[in-house]
Amino acid sequence: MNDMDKESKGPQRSTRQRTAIKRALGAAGGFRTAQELHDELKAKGQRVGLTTVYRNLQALATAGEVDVLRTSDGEAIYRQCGTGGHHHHLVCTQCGNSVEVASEEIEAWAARVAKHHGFDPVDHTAEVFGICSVCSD
Amino acid sequence: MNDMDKESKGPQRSTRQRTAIKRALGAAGGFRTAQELHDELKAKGQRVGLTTVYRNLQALATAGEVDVLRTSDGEAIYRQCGTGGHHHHLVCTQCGNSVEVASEEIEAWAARVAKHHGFDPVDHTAEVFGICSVCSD
DNA sequence: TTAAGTGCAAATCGTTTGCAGTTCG
DNA sequence: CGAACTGCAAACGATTTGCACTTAA
Repeated sequence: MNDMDKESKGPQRSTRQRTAIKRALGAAGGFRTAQELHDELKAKGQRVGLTTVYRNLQALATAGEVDVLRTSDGEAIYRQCGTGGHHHHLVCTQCGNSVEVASEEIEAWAARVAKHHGFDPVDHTAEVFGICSVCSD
Repeated sequence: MNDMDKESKGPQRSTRQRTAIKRALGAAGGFRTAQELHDELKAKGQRVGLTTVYRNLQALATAGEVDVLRTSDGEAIYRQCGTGGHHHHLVCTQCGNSVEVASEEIEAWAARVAKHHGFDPVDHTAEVFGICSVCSD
């Protein structure tokens, strides 16, 4: 098995469904579950199978075009991100809206903590959850 | 700090099963899924239903006696933690072993980021994954 | 005694897969 | 045409729940 490729597994064809999914996720501007996205597409009159939504989201994530997070109850949530590089998020737990946050601070902290305990750092997570100003009104 | 409100939902009786689960998780010294714990108990000759493992792990988590994280594929992993307060983790992705890490730095960062974007901070995650010295040899 | 706790089997629920039909290039 | 892609239905795997039975206090 050779799945070491990170950014080289993107989709290869352009289809109506994939376009719709990417557009919908982009328009969302925040994190969405596959099912939410599927519902939003349906509401817009776009006919896309739930399976296809899952498959494309996965493919896009593998290709590095979208970010994937896990809610506290294990559901996968996806977001189309602007910056290709590594970053973290500030997510509204109410509406899913989010802000990308870059932080040297966190990277340094992760590296330092790992090194200090003799770990070979591989990865780290750091997300902030809260209620955005729109939702708290 | 007042985390007494969160620790008030603990179990009320002492049972053979609960004791076994707590002991096994304590002996593990790192993160374990409910199923792994169930297997380890079985291997030790302890008779505990998988359902019971799930229920107790959940109860202990609610009571604040164990920490819960999610693996990248959505599985819940549990760990018995020494410090009752809030903290983060450095986890070996190979053996599940982990170190508790307290960090004012992260708390401050989370609060600052949230405030800066007009969010009412609710929670945050920050875990570092890597390979521990034992596993990297 | 009696409510909390347990365990099995069945039910959920998000997600994945088999497979036949469709479509991009 | 042929490999990708799609979608439905069935399969999956982790977790939860209904319910009758145990057991701690």
